[in-house]
Amino acid sequence: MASFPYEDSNPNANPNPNYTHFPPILDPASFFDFKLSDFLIFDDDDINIDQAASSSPSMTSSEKITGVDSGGSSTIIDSGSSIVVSSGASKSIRSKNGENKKRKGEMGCRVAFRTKTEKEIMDDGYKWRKYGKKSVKNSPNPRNYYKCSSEGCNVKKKVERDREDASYVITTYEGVHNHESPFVVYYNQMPSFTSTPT
DNA sequence: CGACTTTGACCGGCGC
DNA sequence: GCGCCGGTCAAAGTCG
Repeated sequence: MASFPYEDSNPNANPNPNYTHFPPILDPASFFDFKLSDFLIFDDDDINIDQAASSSPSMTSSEKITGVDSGGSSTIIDSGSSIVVSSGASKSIRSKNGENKKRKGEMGCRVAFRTKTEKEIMDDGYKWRKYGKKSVKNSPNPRNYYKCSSEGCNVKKKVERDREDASYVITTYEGVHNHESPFVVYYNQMPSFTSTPT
C-alpha cells in the first residue's frame, strides 16, 4: 500500500479484488492540468469518504489522515495533498426488477481524492459514461455519477465540486477496472515510452 | 445511426 | 410508519 499511483500502469495485473490501487491518472496531459490536493487513505467501511474528502481545505493532509484513517496506511503525495482509499465498500445495489442486492465488499475499493481544477471531468485515461446527476444536501453543487463504459467493467465514479471551495473537485472512484486503460494500451505501444533497460 | 447526456422518476436505507 | 436522502434507471434529447 505504498505504491505511487502513476507507477501502477497495469491495473489488469491485479488478481486481488481487495487490492487497493490508486486512481488511474495516467494521462500526462490531464495529470499536469490539475493540482492534486487531497489524497486520503483508509480501510474502514463506515467512513464517509465524501465528507472526508470534502473536509475543510485548510486542514493539512496529515491532519486529515489522522482524523480519518483508523490505523491504516497512508501515502502523502504532496504538501497539502490527500486521497481517500477504502478497500471494502458496502453498497446496496438495486437490480432492474427492483430486487435489492447487498454487495458488501464486491466493489473492491473506493478512492476519493480532491483536486484543484477548473475542469469538471478529469481525463484519467478511461472512458466514462454519465448515468446520473443529483443535487446533494448541504452542497450547492450537483454530484455527477459515471460508469466505466468498457463492457463488463463495473467501476463507477462520483464527481462533485467541493462545497466549501468550488475550485476543488472531489472525485470518488468505486471498484477496480478489469481492463487496462485505453491510455495504457496506447502508452505501451509507444516505443519511446516502453520501459527498455538502459 | 450509434453513442452519449440529460433529467425526472423510482427505489431502498436510514433516522426519527 | 414516514419522510428524507443518495444512488440508479431509462426514455428522450443531443451530437458527431
